[in-house]
Amino acid sequence: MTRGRHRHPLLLEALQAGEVVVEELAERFGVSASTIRRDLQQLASEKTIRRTYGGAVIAHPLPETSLPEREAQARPEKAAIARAAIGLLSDDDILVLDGGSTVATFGAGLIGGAGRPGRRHAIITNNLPLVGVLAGAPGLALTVLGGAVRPGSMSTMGPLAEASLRRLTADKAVVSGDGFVAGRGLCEAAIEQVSLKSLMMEQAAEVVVLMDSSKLGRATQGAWAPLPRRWTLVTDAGATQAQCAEAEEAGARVVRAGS
Amino acid sequence: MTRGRHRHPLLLEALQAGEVVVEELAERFGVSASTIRRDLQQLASEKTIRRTYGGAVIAHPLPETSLPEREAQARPEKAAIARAAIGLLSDDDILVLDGGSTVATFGAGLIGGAGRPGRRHAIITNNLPLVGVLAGAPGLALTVLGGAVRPGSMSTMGPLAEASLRRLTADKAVVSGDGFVAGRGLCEAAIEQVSLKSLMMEQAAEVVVLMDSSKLGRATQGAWAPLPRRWTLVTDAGATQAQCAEAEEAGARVVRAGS
DNA sequence: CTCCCTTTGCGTGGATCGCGCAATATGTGC
DNA sequence: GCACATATTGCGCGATCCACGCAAAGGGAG
Repeated sequence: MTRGRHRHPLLLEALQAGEVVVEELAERFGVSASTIRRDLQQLASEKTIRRTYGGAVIAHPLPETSLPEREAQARPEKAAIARAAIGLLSDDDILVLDGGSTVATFGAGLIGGAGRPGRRHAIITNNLPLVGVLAGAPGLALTVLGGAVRPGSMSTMGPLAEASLRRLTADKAVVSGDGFVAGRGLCEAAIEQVSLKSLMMEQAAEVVVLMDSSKLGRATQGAWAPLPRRWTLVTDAGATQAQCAEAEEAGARVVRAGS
Repeated sequence: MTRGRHRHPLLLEALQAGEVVVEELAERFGVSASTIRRDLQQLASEKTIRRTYGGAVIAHPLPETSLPEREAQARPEKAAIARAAIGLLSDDDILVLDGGSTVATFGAGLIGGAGRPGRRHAIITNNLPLVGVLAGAPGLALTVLGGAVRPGSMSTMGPLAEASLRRLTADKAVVSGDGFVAGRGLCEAAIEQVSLKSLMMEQAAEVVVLMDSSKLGRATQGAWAPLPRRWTLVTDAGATQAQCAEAEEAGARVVRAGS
């Protein structure tokens, strides 16, 4: 049995999933409902959680894990990855850009013909925050993929997005993912994301995957997007030799940013 | 005594301040605790609020600036027009929303089931600033029309947007324009805008035009979008009798906000 | 005016909460 | 090892709150 305050962190972990009821918690931790109630009472007094009738929820539901927050979070690695990926581009490339903050950081680096002036990229993306950044930038023709808005990631997806994308092709697809495993590909939370991401890779002549080293070799989600025979992985200097070897085995040309 | 659902918006207003208890609400509205409980039960089933022991709190604490702030920020005429237009909606309407700041003000007013909770609007729009405002709002299903981004107005248009829209229909189209002249319709700067706007009106069962009185009877641009046989004009109290008569002559039902 | 629907208030049964008390487990000093 | 102080836990009790059913009052349509 978990005793005393040692139970509080576990309690919070259980609360992350959403609302939980007292009885369920009591059974899971092998204690009485009174004890759970006392724990919740204390956490509620600290404004950590909020009691409901028969249960409790997180008081501050990780305030939207907002995109600015995410960008500030792993900024150095992502910025290095973005810079390295921009170096892979050719002039006048037509690019299709995936959702996610890593790709958004990359896209923001394209402003002002970054690196070499005279570039005239065409951008096709479902990355809504990126649209606000790139709109009106000189030398960039911006096309948005329509569809249903997924609030958490601020990207579009669904049949409408795929139907639009089928009418377009690109020189390079720049995508990210929640994880990567050789033989499976990229993993995502939802099948809709995978479907659109796969189509992006199909419609582009080359595929560039931006992924920091913490995600390599990890299967954090259950929906998988297979990778093409040849692709390019841009990751950070923290990638281990084994991680790079796994990617190369899966057909990747590996670029380690900042190394 | 405030009767029926007319109490829900006031209830939400009271909830904005934080947590409130049932007894307090019952006393404030002059009804029994049972009635308050029923109201809260309904709002909770719509995920608008969350019940606590003896009270309730807002479920999604408006991550953006609050609605009154936005309305105060917008020009008074636009805010009044937006409020009046929201009053024209039915529950569960599917809405297609045009670009432009007037329509964006209207759209922002839909947050939190403004007016009457329980609404479950589906929103189809090419209005990119509005997407950032509405994303994740409870009770709203958001679909973006893809296409080329027009930086000046932050809206999408072009063949991709029209092809997407052809697959969708709506109960009401809410559009704006740079000007209006009876017999011609709405005028815009570019033919691409007109093309998409016309399609929006064709795909919707009803057409609502939001336009402040300064634009009525003025031909400021050269591209024209014809209006359907019957439509609704929502304008501000500054509209003259002649302006309203011109609109009615063109088949409009005229709503003057704030009059 | 009548009929029908909605909304409201109240009572009842069930569930939850908070608190006090006693028993047990944990930690500490000698 | 032993005794004592403290913390944690389980249980019972009264009080509060919630959900449901029922009857009455208010509005709208024909």
